[in-house]
Amino acid sequence: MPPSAPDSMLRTRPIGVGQLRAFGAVARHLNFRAAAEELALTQSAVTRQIQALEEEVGVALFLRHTRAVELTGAGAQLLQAVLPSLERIDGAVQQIRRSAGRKNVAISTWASFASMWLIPRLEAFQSAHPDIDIRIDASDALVDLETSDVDLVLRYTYANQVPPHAVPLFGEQLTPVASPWLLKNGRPLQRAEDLAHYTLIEAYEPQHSQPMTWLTWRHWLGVHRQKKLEPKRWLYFGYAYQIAQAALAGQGVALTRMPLVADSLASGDLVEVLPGMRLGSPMSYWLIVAARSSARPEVQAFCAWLTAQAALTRAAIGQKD
Amino acid sequence: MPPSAPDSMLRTRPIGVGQLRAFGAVARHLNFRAAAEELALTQSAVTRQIQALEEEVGVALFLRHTRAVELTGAGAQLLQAVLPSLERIDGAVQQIRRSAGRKNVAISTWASFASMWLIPRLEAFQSAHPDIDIRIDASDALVDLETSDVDLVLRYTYANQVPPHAVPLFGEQLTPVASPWLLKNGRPLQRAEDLAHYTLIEAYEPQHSQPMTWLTWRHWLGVHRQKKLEPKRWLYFGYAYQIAQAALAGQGVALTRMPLVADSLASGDLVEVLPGMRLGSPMSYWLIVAARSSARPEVQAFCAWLTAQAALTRAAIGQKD
DNA sequence: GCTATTGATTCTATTTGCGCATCAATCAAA
DNA sequence: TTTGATTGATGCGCAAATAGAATCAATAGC
Repeated sequence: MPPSAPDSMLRTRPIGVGQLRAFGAVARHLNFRAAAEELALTQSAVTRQIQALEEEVGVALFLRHTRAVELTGAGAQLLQAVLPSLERIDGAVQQIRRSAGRKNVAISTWASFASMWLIPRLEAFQSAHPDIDIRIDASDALVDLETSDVDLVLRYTYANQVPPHAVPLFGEQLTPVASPWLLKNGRPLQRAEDLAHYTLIEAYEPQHSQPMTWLTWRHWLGVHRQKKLEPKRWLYFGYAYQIAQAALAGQGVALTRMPLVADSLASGDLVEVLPGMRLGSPMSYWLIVAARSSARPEVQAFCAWLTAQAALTRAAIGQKD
Repeated sequence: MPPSAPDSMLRTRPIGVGQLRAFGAVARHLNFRAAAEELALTQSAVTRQIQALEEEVGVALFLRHTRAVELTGAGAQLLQAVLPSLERIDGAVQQIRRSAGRKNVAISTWASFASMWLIPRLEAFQSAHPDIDIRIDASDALVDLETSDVDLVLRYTYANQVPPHAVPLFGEQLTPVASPWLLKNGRPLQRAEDLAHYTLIEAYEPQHSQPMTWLTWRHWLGVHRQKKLEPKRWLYFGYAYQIAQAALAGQGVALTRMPLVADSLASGDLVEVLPGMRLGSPMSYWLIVAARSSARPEVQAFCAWLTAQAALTRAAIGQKD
C-alpha cells in the first residue's frame, strides 16, 4: 500500500499511458487487431487495455459490433484530447533523442533582431563550430528562463529593468537611413526640413504594451525642431525588418535602430541621411544566460562569440565599450 | 515476446507508463519526495521511474544536487510538451467522468444561427427536459462528424451539396427589414427606389470562401430594377446578428434572412419594409445527426423538438412544409 | 565534526501486462 | 441451412516491470 494514501477525497487515479496508446491506436484503426499489430501486441492485450480504460473512465468508449468498431461520443471526445497530446509528447521525446549527444544551444529572441542581426552572423559561428547545433525561437512572447527550454535569451529592454546577471550587448541610437539610389535620384537632403519631400517609413509595433515614442518619426522631428513637418507620404510597417526592407528598396527614408542596420550601413546598401542627427534611446540590448546552461562549454563558446560580435557592432556604429 | 516484432527499423518504443506522470510531478516540485507524495508512491519508486525515463530518452532530465533538483535543457524541453498534454488528457477524462450518466447532446453550428435562432428557443427545451445537458460549439469551422465529439450539426449550405441523411429545417428568403420607429420617423418607403433615402445595412462575410452574392443589397437591387440606386449611406457588419442588432437599433434598413429574423418580425420589433419583394436564396438550413448518436433517446428527443421548432419557423415566414 | 535532508541502491514481494488457446457472435457463401 | 471465416472477449499461466522497506552516500548548515 502507498505510504500516505490521502484517498479521503475522491482521488482520481491518473490514466495510464499504455492505455491511452492502445485507445489511440484502436480509435484510429477502428479495429482491435490492426491496432494490436501497430503496437506490436496481441489483440488480447489491446482488448484488456481498452477494458481497463473504460473501467477507469466509467463510460464505454467503443461500440463493438460483430465486425465493426465504432466510437461513442465519449470516445470521440477523449480521442480529440489524446491524439494530439500523444503526438506532441512523442515529438518532444524524439527531438530530445535526436539531439542527445549533439551539442546544441537554444536561443530565444524576437523576430526582427533574429533576422537583422543574429542570423546574418550565425553562419560564421556555424562554420567555426560545426559540432554545435543552434536553435532559434523567434517569438515576441517573453519566455521564462526557469521553465522554458532555452539556454539564452536576447532581450531589448530599459536599462533599469534589466534582469540580474544580464550581459549588455549594445545600446541603441536612432538614425534616418535611405538607399543611396533614392538620394541620388531625389531632392537634396541636407537638413531635417528636407525630409518633407520624402516618404517617411516607420514602425507601429502594437505587440508592445508600452508605447515606444522614441521610435517614431514624430519624436525625432520634434527633437530636431520640425514638429509641423509633413512628409510626402507615410509608410507604416509592423516589424523593424520590414522597415529596413522598404528602405533598401528605395521606398523612402526610414527611422531605424543603428545596431540593426549596422550591416547595411557598412556595406553601403543603406546610408545615414543626416549623420549628425542621431538620437539616443532608453532601450538597450542584453544577453541573459539560463543558470542551468551557463556551465556547458558550447553555451560558453556561443556567448563568447556573441559578445565579440556585439563589440564589433558597437565599434561599427561608434559606441564606446 | 511480441508476435510480430518489426524492430528491423529503429523502432522507438513509445514512452512508458507512469514515467511521464512521475516526470511531470518531479519537474513541478523539483523534489523527489514531494513528487512521490503527490503520486502516492515512495521516493524510491519515483527515483526509478525517472531513471528509466532518462534511460529511454538517452539524456539526463534532471541535475541532482545534494538538496536541490534542477531541470536540464532536455528536461525543460520535455516538460513543455508533457505538462500541457497531461493536463489536457486529464481534463477530457474528468469531463467524460462528470457527464457519465448525465444525458447530454452536443451541437455544432455557427455563431449567427446559434444566437439568432437556436439559443432563444433553447430555454423551452431545457425546461421541458431538465435532465438533458446541451453543449453548443458555435464555431465557423466545419467539423467532421465522424471524429469530432458532437452529436449533431446544423449547417447552412446549397441544397445540392447536402450530405446524406441530412434533415431539412427550412429554406431561406431574403427581405429588407427595419425597425418600425425608423419607418415612422423617416421618409415614406413604399417602393424600392425609396431606399435611396435610407442607410442600407448588409453583411460582408469574408469567412466564406465562395462569395454569396445573393446576400447583398446590390443583388437585391439589381433584381428589382434599381441597379443604379445609391443609398444615403452603407453600413457593413461581419456577422448576421450584428446586422439584425443594427436594424433593431434603427440604424437603417437591413437585408436579412427570414428564418433568422422570424422572431423579431413576429414580435413587431422589426417589420418587413417591402413584403412583396422577398427574394429566394439557393441556400437552406439542415440538420445532420452523427450516426453514433442517432440511437440515443436524448438525441432523438432533441431532434424531434428541433424539427418541430423548424416547422413553426417555416409557418411563421410562410414556407410550406 | 555532527546532524538533518535528500536522492540512490539493494533486496524482496507483488502487481501488472502479455501471449496462448479458446469461446461466442455474426456474416457470407455454398 | 450449413459451414467457414472474421472479430472481439475470456481464462489461465508465466515473466517482467514496479513498489516498498531499509540502508547507503553525499552534502549543506550549524
